[in-house]
Amino acid sequence: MGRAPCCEKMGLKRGPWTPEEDRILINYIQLYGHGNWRALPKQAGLLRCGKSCRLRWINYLRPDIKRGNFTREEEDTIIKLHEMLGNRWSAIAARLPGRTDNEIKNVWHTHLKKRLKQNDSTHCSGTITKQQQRRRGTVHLPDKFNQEESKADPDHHQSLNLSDNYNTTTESEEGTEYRPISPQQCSSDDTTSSVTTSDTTNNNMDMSSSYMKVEPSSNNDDNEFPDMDESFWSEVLSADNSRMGTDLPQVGSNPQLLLANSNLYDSMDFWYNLFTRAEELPELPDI
DNA sequence: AAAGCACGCAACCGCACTCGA
DNA sequence: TTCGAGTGCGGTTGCGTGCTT
Repeated sequence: MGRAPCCEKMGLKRGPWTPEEDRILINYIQLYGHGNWRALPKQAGLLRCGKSCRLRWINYLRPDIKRGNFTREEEDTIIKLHEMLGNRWSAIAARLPGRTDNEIKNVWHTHLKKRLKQNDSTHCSGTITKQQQRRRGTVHLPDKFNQEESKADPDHHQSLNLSDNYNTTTESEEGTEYRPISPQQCSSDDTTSSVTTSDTTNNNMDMSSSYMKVEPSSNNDDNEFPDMDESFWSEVLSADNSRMGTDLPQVGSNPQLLLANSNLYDSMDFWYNLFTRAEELPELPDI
């Protein structure tokens, strides 16, 4: 069993990922998939090791990642599963759609262990402090990205499309969050904000991007969209197969079409139709 | 106002496992 | 059967952020 050479020795980059690197990785995987993680960075033109790319994709960039706070139910589930399975984070994650083993591990070490301790000693309600609430709310973008990029390009969210795997605000739109679009967003447990789903041409939807604005306090229909699990992409392809025999073009099986229609894939309506009304799939635009 | 501290999260490390040659 | 490449997984670390003193 050979060990992969250290990234640093190979002259590869380490540390936080930039939005540009994210964009390259997403585009590459959308086009070619990730059959070989070791070869991927070289082929994609990334100065990263395959391991780093894999981790970034699995823990952050996958379209089916559910971001935001863990609900009380999710936390309880984790506690129960941890009782049964121990530190088998990947096994626990498999039962929590949209959550990654890394995320669950972090939550366990930062919140749940303490909560259990508290419960053991005082049987208190497990309420969290203001500070904990704040910290649990969002994934924060390292300042060097947040500040430099918004300074350099106020429309960065639109032009790069990837400035936010993180929630950010711009000076001009105080209070507006940008979040990555995924079908999970539609069933997000985040009750402090909601996604505008009404119209794909709505100004709140940046159609050129995988990211959208989130209005702080509009109505949210938690039940409108289904949750997705690990088989997300295979379901995408499977649903795409339902287009066979119709006039609708196949997309998921054709990387060129997939990329060309990526705008459509970013549309809430599209995902909604894909998973709930496959027989009424919207027609894809011609390339 | 500034330094110290605690917290949370993303990313890294290194071992283990699987699979094909 | 052995060996190496590729990947999965759990533990750990580094760093940004905000609170406390």
